[in-house]
Amino acid sequence: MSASGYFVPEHDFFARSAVEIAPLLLGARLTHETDAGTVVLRLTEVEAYLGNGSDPGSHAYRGRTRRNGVMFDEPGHVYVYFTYGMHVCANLVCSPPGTASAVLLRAAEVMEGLPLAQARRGEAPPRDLARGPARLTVAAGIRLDENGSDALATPFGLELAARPPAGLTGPRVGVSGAGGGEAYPWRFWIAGDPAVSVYRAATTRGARRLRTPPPSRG
DNA sequence: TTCCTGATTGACT
DNA sequence: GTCAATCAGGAAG
Repeated sequence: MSASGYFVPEHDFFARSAVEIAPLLLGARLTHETDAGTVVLRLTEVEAYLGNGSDPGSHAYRGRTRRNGVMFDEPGHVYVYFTYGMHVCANLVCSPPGTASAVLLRAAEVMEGLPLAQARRGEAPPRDLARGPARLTVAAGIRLDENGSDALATPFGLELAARPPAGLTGPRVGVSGAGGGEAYPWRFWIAGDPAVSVYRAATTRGARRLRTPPPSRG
């Protein structure tokens, strides 16, 4: 442990439940390096997703696919996925190989590399640049083709807070169906931190579609 | 093969 | 508050 109050974990650190690890990631420093420069984020909000078919909200619930394969591999690696046709989100893989649990990085504050993050995301205060899982990957410059990378090796880097800040828990954001709601209170965020995303309940396209009635012939 | 949904965001009313 | 954008995965036929 360094005098700065941060320490670099071993891969073994991640070989346990995502629910156990998620709160320990609050306040951690995540580094990502590209040709354009380096951005350092301070994690303010995460969500845990479990494997072994125990979590209906998890991508791994129905077993291994081409997309979620990294979740089933080595803990301490990065699972990056593409969603909604345009967004990229990043997770840290947890638990022993074959378990497929992970922690979604939902929000962070930009600590270093502010000009670079602003070049990617537009002018905004550091607290807003990475507030949201897809915003976070854009601000840090994390790309889909980095899926499966080691979170503890270049171009990534991770330093955990020796004393993680006080966190709160609640239902996961945007998770519909059985995996959502109070039954799975696996969202963790830093109490009172402005760089935490806004809670939105899950929405379904079907509900929207019903709002557009077919043309009447009356 | 077709159709629907989704661990989201930003623009618009 | 409401809704479109846009594509991969998964269920159903």
